[in-house]
Amino acid sequence: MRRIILDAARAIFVEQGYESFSMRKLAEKVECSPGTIYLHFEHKEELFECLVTESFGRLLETLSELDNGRRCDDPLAALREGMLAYVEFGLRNQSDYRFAFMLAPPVEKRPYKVHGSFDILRNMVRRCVEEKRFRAVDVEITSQALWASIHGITSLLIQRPAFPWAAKKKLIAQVIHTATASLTATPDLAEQWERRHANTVGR
Amino acid sequence: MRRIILDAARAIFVEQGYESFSMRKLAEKVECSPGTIYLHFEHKEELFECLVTESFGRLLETLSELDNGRRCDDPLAALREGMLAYVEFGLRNQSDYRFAFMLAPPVEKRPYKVHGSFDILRNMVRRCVEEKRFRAVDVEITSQALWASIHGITSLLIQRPAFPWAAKKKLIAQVIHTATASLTATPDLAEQWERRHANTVGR
Amino acid sequence: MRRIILDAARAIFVEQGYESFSMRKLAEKVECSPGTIYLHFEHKEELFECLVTESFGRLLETLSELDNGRRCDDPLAALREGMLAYVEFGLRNQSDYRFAFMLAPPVEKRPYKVHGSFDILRNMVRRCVEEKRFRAVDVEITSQALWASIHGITSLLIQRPAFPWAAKKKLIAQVIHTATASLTATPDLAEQWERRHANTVGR
Amino acid sequence: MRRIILDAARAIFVEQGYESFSMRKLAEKVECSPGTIYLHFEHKEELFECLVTESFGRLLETLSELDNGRRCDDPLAALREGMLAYVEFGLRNQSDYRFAFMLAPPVEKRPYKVHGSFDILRNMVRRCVEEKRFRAVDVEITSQALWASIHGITSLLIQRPAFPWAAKKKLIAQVIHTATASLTATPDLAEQWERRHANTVGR
DNA sequence: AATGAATGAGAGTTCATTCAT
DNA sequence: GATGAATGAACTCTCATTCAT
Repeated sequence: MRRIILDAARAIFVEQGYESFSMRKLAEKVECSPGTIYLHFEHKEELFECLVTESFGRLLETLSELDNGRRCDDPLAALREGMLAYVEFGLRNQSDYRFAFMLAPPVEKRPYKVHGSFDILRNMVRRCVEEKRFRAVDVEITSQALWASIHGITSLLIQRPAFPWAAKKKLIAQVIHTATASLTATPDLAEQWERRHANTVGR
Repeated sequence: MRRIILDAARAIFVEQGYESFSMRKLAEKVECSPGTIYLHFEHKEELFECLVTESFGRLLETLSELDNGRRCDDPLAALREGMLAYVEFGLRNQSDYRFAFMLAPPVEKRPYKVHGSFDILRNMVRRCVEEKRFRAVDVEITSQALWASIHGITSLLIQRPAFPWAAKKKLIAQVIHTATASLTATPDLAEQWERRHANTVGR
Repeated sequence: MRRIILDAARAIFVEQGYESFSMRKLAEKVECSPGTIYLHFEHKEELFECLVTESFGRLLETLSELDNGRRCDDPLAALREGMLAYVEFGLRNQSDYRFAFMLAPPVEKRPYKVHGSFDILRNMVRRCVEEKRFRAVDVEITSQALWASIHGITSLLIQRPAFPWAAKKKLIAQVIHTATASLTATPDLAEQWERRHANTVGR
Repeated sequence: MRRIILDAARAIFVEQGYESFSMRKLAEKVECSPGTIYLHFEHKEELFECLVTESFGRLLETLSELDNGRRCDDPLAALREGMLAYVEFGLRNQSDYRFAFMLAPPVEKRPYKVHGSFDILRNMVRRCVEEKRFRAVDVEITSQALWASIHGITSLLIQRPAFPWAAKKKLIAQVIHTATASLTATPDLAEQWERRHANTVGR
């Protein structure tokens, strides 16, 4: 019911862009009358919000699974994996990512629940600091800066598929690496740490 | 003529948002009949393209001034200043930036001339490598990665004004710094360089 | 069942106005499905007709109580009280009155049973003539004229609540008085009558 | 342009009732596209208001012509003629009268310019008092009461054409007469006045 | 170079009503 | 006796666009 409509809606948004989405087209795609949609969603907006929430939810789920699975590892490695997962999620679920972060809601009504996903990122950063893998950086600013980096590469890759991108994997890896590299404790320490845990880290 | 129309269009976008732009409203703002606009632009789309091109042009101008002027001859400083200029341009001319990089072209019709601005960025990166301020990194990948970072922070700040951002200046600075810091030649060298040019750098 | 629906319908009319009534809203108010209503009423129209009939019924009841009760045996006083009751009924039950007399039936389908109420009015007038409280006026015309007066004040007060009406009670009283005053037998007689019955009239 | 639309609109309102009027039907009747109407009227409401204003205007015109033409006559005769003119206007221009006084505006937004016409009525009443044709009655209340009477008969005749009305002319005359008769100065005086002016009064 | 009137399609939304369950 | 899901037509209104003048 709702499911079918939501999926069709998402498809239209993806295929035709936010602009040219219309309840009418949706109804046509679902093969029902326009009125029917209004049995399940009050407005266009509610429908849209549903999709956004859903997309945030999926990202959050992906990230928190990762977060839970990895509790004991090197926090820096965990962070980097988290960032990678974020980018990969975005590229694999472009419609979700678009909904969550790239579709300009006419006016940003409420501060969307970016927070969930962002909280995970911040926790990862905090652990890096607490466990001395990072210098004593400002956790909040650092988290936001890291978010910016991975959002940047994700959104550009999604939005400019025709741009002559370098090898995407390398590119993503480099973004993640450089964004975090300079935050680490003195190289010696970092390397020591790495050496020390070399056998533990599963990667 | 065209000028007036374009400016009015841009103003509408800024004031009322992209969504609620319409040729009718544009005509009203210009104080002419809707038909008149069609004497100067074939479609709505042509008008849009004009705006986008213009936006790219402005950004390009800003950046190349910076590049040509070589206001500082440390290439790394130049790069960082360029990145900062990019972000600031985006924040100051949000409608331009939206047009250039954030509005999803339903199908990316022609690979917009992102290239101009990007070329300058790449030049700056290349200089950093040539003049040994950077390690021997891959210029292309590095440039793209840097672009990702600054696009990330720019677009997020534009699109999520309600998010509880940390001090914006610091945040931007941190993004730029961390994105470039780990690319520098061995710290010793970098510091030497800096010390050596300490009196030259005008800033 | 029907009762509940009818009451809810009436309530909606009173609260939201005739225009914005809809079967859907009715169903919502009754807390049943729209379909349910159709078990009790064939169409919207049937429902309306029910309401109208009911309204007439209530008015009729009010008036005939007054007529039968003959609470005062001066027929003129009875008439005036009847007229007052009519106006007051209209003002108290505006939705009923609207239904009964003010909603333009697109085509006046059946000559609504205005007759009931009007008959009572005519009876009252006839008694006034028979008992010499009125001159030998034409009963039919007079009744209709009186009806016009009280309908006039009732409907205006309902429909133009924003008009700067004088003290409503006085106004109504004046309408009723002047409409009947000039019909009375020679003033002397009238006054005599009044004097004679002064102690009888309970009011 | 506007004229054509307004006329068509009025026709629809009259033929099909207020309820079932729609911009679509209007466009169809005018043989133009729905959009065209919006070139001339902003909303449905504006159109409606135009019609109402127009109707008030016509009534006012009719009444004030009468008022101007008669300045020197017996003020009571003038008043009665004015009232008659009012009723006749209503019956002859039923659509105007409906618009002006009987169509329930969804919510009575502003106190419609009933005032114009009402002012004339009040002036007539005042003159009756000033020139001793009426007893020293309250001008405001009296005017309102008289308005009620003539509105009553007018609206009933319009809205209940199927009712078995008595001879309409007589009925109207009786309403007007009885509504004013009891307000006159002592019969003797009134008769004297009439006798005195017998030759002047053109009726 | 410019306009004003027009258009036809389409927007979001609500309606009275039906009918299998 | 009642429901919930559905429908198709209708609603008001806005749009990009055209074209005779």
